[in-house]
Amino acid sequence: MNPADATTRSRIRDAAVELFGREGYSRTSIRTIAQQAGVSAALVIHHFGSKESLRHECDQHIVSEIFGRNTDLNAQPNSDALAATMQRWLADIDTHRIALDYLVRMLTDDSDLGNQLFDILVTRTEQMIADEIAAGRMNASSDPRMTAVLIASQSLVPLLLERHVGRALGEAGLSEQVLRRMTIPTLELYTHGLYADDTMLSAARAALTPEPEKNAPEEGTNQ
Amino acid sequence: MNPADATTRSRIRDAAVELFGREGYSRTSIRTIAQQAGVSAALVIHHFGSKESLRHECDQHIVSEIFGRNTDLNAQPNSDALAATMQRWLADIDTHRIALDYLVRMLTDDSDLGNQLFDILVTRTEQMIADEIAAGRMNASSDPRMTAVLIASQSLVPLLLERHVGRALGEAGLSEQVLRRMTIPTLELYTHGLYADDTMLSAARAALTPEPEKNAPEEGTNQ
DNA sequence: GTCTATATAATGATAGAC
DNA sequence: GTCTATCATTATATAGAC
Repeated sequence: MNPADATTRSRIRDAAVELFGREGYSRTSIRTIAQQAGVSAALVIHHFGSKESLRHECDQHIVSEIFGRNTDLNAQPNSDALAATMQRWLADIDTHRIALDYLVRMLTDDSDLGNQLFDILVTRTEQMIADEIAAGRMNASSDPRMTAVLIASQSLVPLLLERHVGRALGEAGLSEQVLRRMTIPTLELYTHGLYADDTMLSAARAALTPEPEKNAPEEGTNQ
Repeated sequence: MNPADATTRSRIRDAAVELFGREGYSRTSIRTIAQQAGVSAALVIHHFGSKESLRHECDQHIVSEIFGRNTDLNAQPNSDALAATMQRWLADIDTHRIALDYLVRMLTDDSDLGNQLFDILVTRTEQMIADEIAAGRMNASSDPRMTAVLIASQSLVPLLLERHVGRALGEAGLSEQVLRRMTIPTLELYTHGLYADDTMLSAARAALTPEPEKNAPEEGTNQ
């Protein structure tokens, strides 16, 4: 696993992961990757065929770091792995910055595997919330799917806006310190909400209900 | 304002805004911009000097669409304009998709004006929350700055993850319908929170407090 | 202001020696 | 497996005619 004794092929791939993640795919040239890996540009092509194939192998490498060798995301049995890995990576962000940067690119640039990762995250979040609701630890929602999408999306915010979040707090990026400082306010929001009463929610419900009919209030709703 | 009778210069800029926003800066060539504007590549350079200058002018154009002619963001008197414009653009997303896509690129690709926009959004959010707390309509937070960063960031999520959010709900992007469907679950979260009780929050507070001294509980805290 | 033609540099990819 | 040398393409940018 040490960069020095890795195979040349994996050294090239690691260099690509780092540069694609940090600079983006189109801004990274094969020559730069070769230089970072300490080889010639021709050898990069020799091993991977094309820049696009190299990219796909980088995608799969990151996915396999999340899910282990079982790379077929459609037949993924334990979608827990994604959330668990992300939590583990964030907990030691300096060590895993490269993988996290690459993950952001997968979600940002249009990538098949990135799409599948997001879908898995949403599905897993939806299951988790349903379990927690059943156990009485979370509040029910009027639209569980959408709530899962929102929670999953919001969990990615620190990553996607890393640079801005850090800067807005006077730091240069998403340090461990910033993440720690984020914990309590996040839980405060998720525990007591932002609004002090139901005014906004009730108003929105009234505005979005086509006919204010005299039905009984909906069941299973976050009231 | 009609694309047909606009000046050539502004037609080129509009073409660049659209392509930079949709494809990204580095994936867009001057030739493509010229083609879209119906001119030669040389004319693009003639008008703007370089691709990078063109980009900067696109940035400023979007900023001026938000704030009006007062383009100096540091001396911006009414930072309300940003939140208001974003709300207006989102309300009629099909009309403003191009500007919104470009805005996402400004926040995603490293851009000075994008940084300033995010900082303004956070500052404005912080003021707004403080006002609402004073009026008794929002809950106080133990870390107002961080809470503002979180709320501001989360308001950008639908834009940043547009493609994923749409797909996870069975649509192709961020339609008006998806945005409408998002309203109630978002307000539910912001009104009642996700967690049914204080277990997680209390646990986190206990874990992050260095010394569990017998002080009085902190003041001004979301309890 | 607008074009064609071109300079110059960088890129992805190939050929072939070792 | 690895390199050097090179090709073919594309990129940004310039020169100069109209």
